[in-house]
Amino acid sequence: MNKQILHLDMDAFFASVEQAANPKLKAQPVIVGSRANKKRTVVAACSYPAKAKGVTSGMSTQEALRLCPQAVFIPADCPKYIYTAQRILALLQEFSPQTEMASIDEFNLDITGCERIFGSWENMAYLIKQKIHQQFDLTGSIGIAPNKLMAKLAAKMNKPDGLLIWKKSDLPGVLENLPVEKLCGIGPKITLYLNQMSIFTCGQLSRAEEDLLVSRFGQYGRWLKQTARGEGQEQIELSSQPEALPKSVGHSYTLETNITSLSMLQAWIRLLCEMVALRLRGLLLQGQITHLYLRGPNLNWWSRQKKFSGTTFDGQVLYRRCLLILQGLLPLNCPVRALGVSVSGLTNACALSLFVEDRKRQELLSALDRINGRFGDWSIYPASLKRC
DNA sequence: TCTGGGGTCCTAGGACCC
DNA sequence: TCTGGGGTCCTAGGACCC
Repeated sequence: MNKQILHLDMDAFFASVEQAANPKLKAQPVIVGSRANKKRTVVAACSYPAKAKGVTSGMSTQEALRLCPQAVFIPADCPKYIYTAQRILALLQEFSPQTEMASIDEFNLDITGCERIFGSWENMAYLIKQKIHQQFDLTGSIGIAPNKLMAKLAAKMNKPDGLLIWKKSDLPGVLENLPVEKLCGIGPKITLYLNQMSIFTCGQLSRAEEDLLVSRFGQYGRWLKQTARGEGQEQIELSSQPEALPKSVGHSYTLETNITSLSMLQAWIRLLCEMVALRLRGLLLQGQITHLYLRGPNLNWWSRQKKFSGTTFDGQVLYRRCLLILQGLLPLNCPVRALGVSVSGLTNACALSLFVEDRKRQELLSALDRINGRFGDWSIYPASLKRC
């Protein structure tokens, strides 16, 4: 049986959640910033009145407020958005057990055969939209197509509060004149390369020589051609299944002013190491590969990573590893604008160490986490962090 | 003084082993 | 005496997503 996938893409999700929580913000231009400080921050989401003024996600907040000075600025409250997304997921699971949370504001449902229960896919989609509006005071756009990528495209092409249904036979007509950059997975760089090859539309991409695409883009070239023909993944990765281990856990931070002092840089690295380690312990994970990256005033990144012999979830150990890696990035030939620490090569954290010293350290970390968990993060922290 | 922060996946080149 | 080629691991970095 041919698969049919429903993709739900919530409209201006972060901004809409804020408006639902505070009705005074309804119909107002709302800009949700990635953090509280308006300096060196970008727009995480904005309401449709702000979009109408030219504000887009990813734009610097300063630029957004210049375009739309009357906008209400709200710092992002991620736990609130995650909580709402999980409740939406639970609602969708009542419609189809084959449900996947694709990102914080996107969901995929395998609705193959569901038209027999709901009368039609259209009826099912309207019922979902109605329930979401009733329960959350939110809207979303729905796309229905034979695979996830095409369903997502359909949802995106009819925003906000839209519904678009494509059968397999509709796809060639839809894709023929569609600009390649509209496909999820083709960003600005690839678009530029394709345009240089005189490929502008999905129709042209679908007819391009596969060998040529593979020689230019590697395996990704094959994917490009398949996608342009409307082929894509049908398999839903069930959100009710235990989640796979994340591949990496990290934190990065853009400084309010650039720094040149090595000791200040080390203090910031220490803080990030503690934050990463806290997350690792919260997720019951430990990691072997440490990754340190620095960003200069020209927004260029330098990064170094190293695989160490053992895994860790200890901020102090992580910091020592970062200092070793930092040696490879010295001397700094320009100020540092931002920095990041991440850990990969993750495995589940094992039970208490067999070694007494390690065990004492683990007990100390566990006590720190309990105190911070009870009184708020960073109620207690290493003295070296006072410099940040 | 426009440009955050969380990720994933892929590729290329060098080192090393057999 | 000279030295191929395949496989794997490690690392750096690019591109993309929300």
